[in-house]
Amino acid sequence: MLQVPFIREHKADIITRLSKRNIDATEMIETVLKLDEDRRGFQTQLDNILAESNSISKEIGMLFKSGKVAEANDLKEKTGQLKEDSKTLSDQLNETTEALNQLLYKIPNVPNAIVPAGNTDEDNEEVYREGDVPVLPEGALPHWELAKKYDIIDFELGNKITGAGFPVYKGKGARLQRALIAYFLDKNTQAGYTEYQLPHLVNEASGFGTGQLPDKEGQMYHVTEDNLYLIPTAEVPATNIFRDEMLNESDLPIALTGYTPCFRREAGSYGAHVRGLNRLHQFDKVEILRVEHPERSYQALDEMVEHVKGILQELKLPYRILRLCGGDLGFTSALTYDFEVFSTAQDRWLEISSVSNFETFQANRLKLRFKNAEGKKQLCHTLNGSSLALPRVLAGILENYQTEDGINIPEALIPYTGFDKI
RNA sequence: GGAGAAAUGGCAGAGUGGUCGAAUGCGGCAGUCUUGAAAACUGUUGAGGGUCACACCUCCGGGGGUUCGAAUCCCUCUUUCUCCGCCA
Repeated sequence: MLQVPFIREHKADIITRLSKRNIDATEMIETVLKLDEDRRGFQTQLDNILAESNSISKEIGMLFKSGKVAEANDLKEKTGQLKEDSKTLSDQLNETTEALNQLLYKIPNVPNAIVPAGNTDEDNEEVYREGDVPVLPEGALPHWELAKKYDIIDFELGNKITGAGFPVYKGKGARLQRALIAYFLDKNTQAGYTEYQLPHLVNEASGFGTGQLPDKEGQMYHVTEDNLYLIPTAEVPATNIFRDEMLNESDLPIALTGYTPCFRREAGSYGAHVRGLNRLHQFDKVEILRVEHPERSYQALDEMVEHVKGILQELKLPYRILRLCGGDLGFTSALTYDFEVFSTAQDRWLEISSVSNFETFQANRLKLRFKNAEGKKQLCHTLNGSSLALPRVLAGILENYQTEDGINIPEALIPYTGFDKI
């Protein structure tokens, strides 16, 4: 969420930049400022009343001590009205604060100046493209056909055990999954990211900390018995490591990586777009996350983009990088780069990574701060990205590396798979 | 799952109704001493709101209550520890 003082000082600029998301925030911003003013007014009044009753209480204590019981009892009478007033005011204060917060939760992050205007993914700006699209043999198959042909992923079995969107990986398919996870984690730790193993279920406070709650509750599987949620991405447990933390400037930057399965309910879409591995309820992902000094965060974003590029180049997959337009930008992000790998057999691009700078948007909600050189408290910047999401990378490998007599394994992965062909 | 104990500042740990935002120790920071460092000594050191700055308000695991007044009493939730049971 945005910080109120920031809104107060940059009102016009914020409205202009939010318009890139195709929203007119004028009214929301004005209401925020009004509610904040009310809030402070109630707070001041309440403080004054509390100050008065505190001093009366002290006086009563003194009178009792010196044996002046009658005078003390007289004073007690006076507190009745104060109590009533403070009750009324604290109710008003709570209501106003609540209304203010509810509104703040609804305002998305302010896009960075270089975010292109636009409504849909059509308007995203391609900033980079690399890798040759292979010329596939006659009769090249989409990955779900390949999965069946070589018996490495069984979608029907997943249906039987759980339901649609929970594939079962078998034999070399399972091994390839494991190889990819190990390979990604190795690449990340070599680049300085500390490896973490994180919980796959999180509590309400964590869901709230990263913004899945209260609004996007439906995206997560909810274990009602214990009021826990299955994570939709490692971002949730990883970012919540830092909830309510006060770091030292020397702790920054922090870089970590973790592999987790991800669980998404995402109802809605049907057909070719959700076919095979394209969209699942459970999938594997290796995530990278950074906590940065505000002055360094965009440099960090570039480093993360370069890092993901390096992995895709080593896997020799054709990919492109998009700078997301305002309309496609995630709620919490100020600037996002999406990586897409080309699915030759499907003749379409598949998103495999999304790298974002959230600036202080998450940190404000999380209360993630550091003490700067002058000893002042300042919000950190947070960033994260996938490196990488497994199913679509797998789809890309299967489709782009298929030959008439089997699927080749990218050279970089062979030490991890122990075989070079499926 | 059953029985019991506990939750206080960066950490350890006092505090059972008023002058307690909280003793003391450790740690941190600044200074004295020293060629420098260590030791010793002196001072300083929680968070949030509010103010030009003060004042002032809130916070002793979370929530609610009793009282003129709560870290302290009551209810409730959560977490941790010990013992028993179960278990990879």
